[in-house]
Amino acid sequence: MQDARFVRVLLRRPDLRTPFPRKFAERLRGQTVVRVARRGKYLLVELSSGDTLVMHLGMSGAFSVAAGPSAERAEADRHDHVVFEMSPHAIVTFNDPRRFGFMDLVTRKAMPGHAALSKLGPEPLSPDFDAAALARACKGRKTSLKVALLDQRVVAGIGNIYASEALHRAGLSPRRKASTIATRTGAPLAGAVRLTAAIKAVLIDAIERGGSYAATRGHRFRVYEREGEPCLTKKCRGTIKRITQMGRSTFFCPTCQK
DNA sequence: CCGCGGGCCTGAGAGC
DNA sequence: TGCTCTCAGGCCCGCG
Repeated sequence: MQDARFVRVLLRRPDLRTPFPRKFAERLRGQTVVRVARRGKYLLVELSSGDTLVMHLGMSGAFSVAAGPSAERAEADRHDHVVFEMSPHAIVTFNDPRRFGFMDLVTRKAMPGHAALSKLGPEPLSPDFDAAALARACKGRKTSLKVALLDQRVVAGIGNIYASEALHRAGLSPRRKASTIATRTGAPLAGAVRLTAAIKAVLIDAIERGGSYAATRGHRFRVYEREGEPCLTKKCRGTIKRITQMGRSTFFCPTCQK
């Protein structure tokens, strides 16, 4: 991807969740890719111009890459909203049926103050994210542990599946108040230590299995989408339950998650 | 500041 | 077959 050049950018509609910025295609054309990075759920492509292409897949967004010139490309799907024609020959297509994804071009100057990016919590797999950091972020929070994990300011990048998965792995109930894993002084309790380790383990596991949601579809999660099925924790005879928290499904085992 | 509800979109599947 | 309903991996906005 490094040194790849944007030859042509095709927008097949004016917006995703938000409108594309003015002159989006023009500003990309001719730029080369300096670096590809990620922050939380945001994809960042640094360009030779100094701008950063900031992208989010939302719920249903996906990229596909095809080698070869565009002329050889098959008929576009109705949800293929953006096509990047790269040099050397590669066609990168963004498909997103629900259009909850978005793309933006941010200048070097505007990057530090970016509304969404600047509020993100620590990267879960970085050393910055430890039990003390999690405890601090949960301190004083009246909301549930599950909802706290979905808050990208607490820790960046956890979604609805892995919030449930991590809590099961840590043996913590999603219904617990987030503040109960931190002491009043902010020192981490055993729960924070276990949850931090569980989050890291769940993510590493997912990445090793192929990373994406699509790639994990075939494998059985520990609790996600397993309502009514037996708990997989050793020696636990519990049954997975599904509840709704803040309008979103949570799966957990009431027997081994306290 | 926090917590919560609604809205944004389309598609898949269940039930009638 | 077709309608209606619910649910889906995320985030933003406005309210209290």
